[in-house]
Amino acid sequence: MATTLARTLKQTKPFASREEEVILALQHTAARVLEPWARLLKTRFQLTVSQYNVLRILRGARPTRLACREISDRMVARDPDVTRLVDRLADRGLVDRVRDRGDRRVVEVGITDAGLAMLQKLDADVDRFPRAVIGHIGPRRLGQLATLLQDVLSDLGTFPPDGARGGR
Amino acid sequence: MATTLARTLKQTKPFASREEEVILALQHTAARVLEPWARLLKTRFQLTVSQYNVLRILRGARPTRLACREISDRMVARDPDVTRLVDRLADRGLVDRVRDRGDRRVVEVGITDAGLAMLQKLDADVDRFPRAVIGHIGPRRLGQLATLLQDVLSDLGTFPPDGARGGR
DNA sequence: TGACAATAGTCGTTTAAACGACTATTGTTG
DNA sequence: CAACAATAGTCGTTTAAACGACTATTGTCA
Repeated sequence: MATTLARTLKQTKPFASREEEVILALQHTAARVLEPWARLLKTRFQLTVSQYNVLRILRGARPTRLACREISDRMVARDPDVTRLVDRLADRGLVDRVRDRGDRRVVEVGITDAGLAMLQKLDADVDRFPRAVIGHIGPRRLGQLATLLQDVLSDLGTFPPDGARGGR
Repeated sequence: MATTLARTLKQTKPFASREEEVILALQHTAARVLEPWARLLKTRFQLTVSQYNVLRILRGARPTRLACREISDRMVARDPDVTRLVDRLADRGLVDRVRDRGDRRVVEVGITDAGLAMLQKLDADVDRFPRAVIGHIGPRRLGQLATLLQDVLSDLGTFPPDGARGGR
């Protein structure tokens, strides 16, 4: 029944709806899972999760450079100010920027060798971390979870509802 | 299949492991789901999600007051500085604080009538929001998701693995 | 009892996130 | 081509989060 998480949170009342319970659980789980990962990135390389994700995105796009807008589109948590985020990475020499010749409005961002080297040092952890944290539940439920999350993500509703439906 | 989210993220390479895929999906889904909710809280009441959650916690505990530490324990995302968080709520008259007589170290925090009134104005949205955003997937998968998230949460691994306990 | 450790919370300071106004460049159209 | 809209990114400013050192109180035990 719905009371399991409720008890974890020491709430007296159960949830108003199953949907609310799931959203709470989603927040809770994501936060708890991300916590040790954020700590690792911070202690080892003074990186925030967003900064790390941007580096991953840029490595994944190589050798193509990406415009700030393109980076923003691929981020997990949209950042309204990619400029500053990239600024900090550029100050540390992890990425570099070049004005596009064709369209001089856009700035193409690419990961540097220093950035690649830093990511490489993290790759071993990136490999071990997920298994250590959520490996317990086993491959079967892992697969189910992947599918379900995908379902939710691909058909997110809007709020407040504006008549339009489905993912964009 | 593992490539679906990969395509969403426009990554060229698939994930190193199923676990990594799930963690990414978890982040992604939680962020996307929380986005509109955070916006609503901000625009309507200048509240952050953490602040709202604390108010919910305090309402749920009524008529018992909670120590800062107890609040921290029940929060979804642990905040290392509950004092400041409560400060801002107290400045706006949404909560109040009282030194415990028995143990004069602790400060008991309670929600005020103004805080309750604000929560009440949000209750209708709290009720509609979850359904609007993730209602599409239907009760069956909703139940599965609740169970799976609960499983993950109740058996989270540690990272880096701490040789002191359990594993080694 | 007195020294010391543990606990609860506060506060100064650094850092990053959020919001909006702003510049520069390109696209569109009468 | 001039005027205007749309797009890409930058930057100033407000706000909150993160980290650590610090005070005050209570618990422990030789």
